[in-house]
Amino acid sequence: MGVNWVQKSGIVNELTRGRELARQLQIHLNATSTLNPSTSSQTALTREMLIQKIISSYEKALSMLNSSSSAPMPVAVEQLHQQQPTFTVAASTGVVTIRMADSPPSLNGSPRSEDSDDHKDPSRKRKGLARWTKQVRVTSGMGLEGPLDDGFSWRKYGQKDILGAKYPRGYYRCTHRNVQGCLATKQVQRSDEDPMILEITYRGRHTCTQAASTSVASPPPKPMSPLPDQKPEPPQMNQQPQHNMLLSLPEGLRVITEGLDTSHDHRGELLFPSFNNNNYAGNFSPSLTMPTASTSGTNYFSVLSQQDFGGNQNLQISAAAESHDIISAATSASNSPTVGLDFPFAEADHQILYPNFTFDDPGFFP
DNA sequence: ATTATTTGACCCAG
DNA sequence: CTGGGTCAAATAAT
Repeated sequence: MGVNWVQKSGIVNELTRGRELARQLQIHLNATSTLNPSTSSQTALTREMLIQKIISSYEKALSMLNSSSSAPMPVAVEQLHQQQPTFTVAASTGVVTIRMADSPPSLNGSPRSEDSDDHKDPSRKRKGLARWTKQVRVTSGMGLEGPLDDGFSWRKYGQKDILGAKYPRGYYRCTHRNVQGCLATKQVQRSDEDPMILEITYRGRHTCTQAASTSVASPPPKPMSPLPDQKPEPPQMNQQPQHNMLLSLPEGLRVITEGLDTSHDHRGELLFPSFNNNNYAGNFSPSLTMPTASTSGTNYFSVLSQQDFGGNQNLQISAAAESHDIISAATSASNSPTVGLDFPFAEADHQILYPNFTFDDPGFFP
C-alpha cells in the first residue's frame, strides 16, 4: 500500500532490465577471462566485484520494492509421489519460465543416506514447521566467505557432524528467540565436495521485529501472536531485512522446500519466500575454511551459463511442506501484469498445477 | 560488563 | 543403539 502499482511495475521493469544486463555482462566477462589468460587476475576480480555490486544494487532495490508493498509470491505446488520433481525456474527480463529440471542432480549436497526430510512424520508432535532449503553458491571470485548475512540475525546454537557428510552442519536460531519468541531457525551445511556450495535450510518463519536497539526503550509492540505450533506457517518471508546485503552473491541458488504433505488433496499451496532477497546466510564452520577456489568456481560458473541461461537465472525449486497443514493462504495473488508465465508442464501428466504462480518479481535474485 | 560461539552432553525419534 | 537436533557450560569476542 502506498505505492502505485503502475509506477511500481515500471520501476521494477527497469531495475530488472538493468540487472539482467549486468548479469549478462558478468557472464560474458567471465567467459572471456576464462579464455583469455592474459587478463590479470586482479583485473578480473575487480570486474567481478564491480558487477556484483551493480547486481547487488538492483537486487536490493528490487527487494525493497517488493517487500514494501507487495506480498511474497504465492506458489501452489503439487506433491508428486515421493520424489518430487524439481523445477527449474528461469527468469529473464520480464518473463518467468518454469520447467522441469532435466534430472535431479545427484549432488544436492545430500549424502547418500536418506535425507532427513522424507519423514512420514506420523505424529508431528512439535512444530510442523515448514522448511525450505536453498542451495547457495558463493561467488567464485570473491573471497567473501564470512558469515553472509541475510538480514536476519542468527545465533549459532550448535554444530554437528552429519553422517556421510564431509562437513559439519551448523544450527542457528533467531537471535530474538527469547525476547520475541521467534522460532525461525536455519541449518547450514556445506556441500561435500564443492565447498563453495552452502545448503541452507530454513525452518519456521521470523516472527520477530528486527528492531530492538539495545537501550532504546521503545519496544515496538509486536503484533504477532505467539504462533501456536499447530499452525505452522508456510515458508514465507514476512520480514523485510533492512540490512544491506553484502556484496556477496551466489552464482546459483536453489530453493528447495520439502516435506509438503498435502496428503489429502492433490494440491498444496505453498508460499514461497521472496526470492528477491538474497538469503544466503550462514557461516562456514571455522574449522573448514575452504581453500580459495579460484579455479573451480570459475569453471562451474561457466558451465552454468552454458546450460541454459545466457543471462537467465537458474533456480531450482522443489516444494513441499510438512504436515498437511494449511499451506496456503496466498494473500495477494494478483499482481504484476508484466510478468508472463508459462508452464510447460502445467498440463503434463497428472501433475497439478500451479493455479497462481505469481512471481511478483520477474527476476528474483541472481 | 554483556553477548556470541564453541563443544560435549543430553534428548528423542527411528 | 544410532544419529540428528538442542541445551548449556565454558570460552571467546565486543
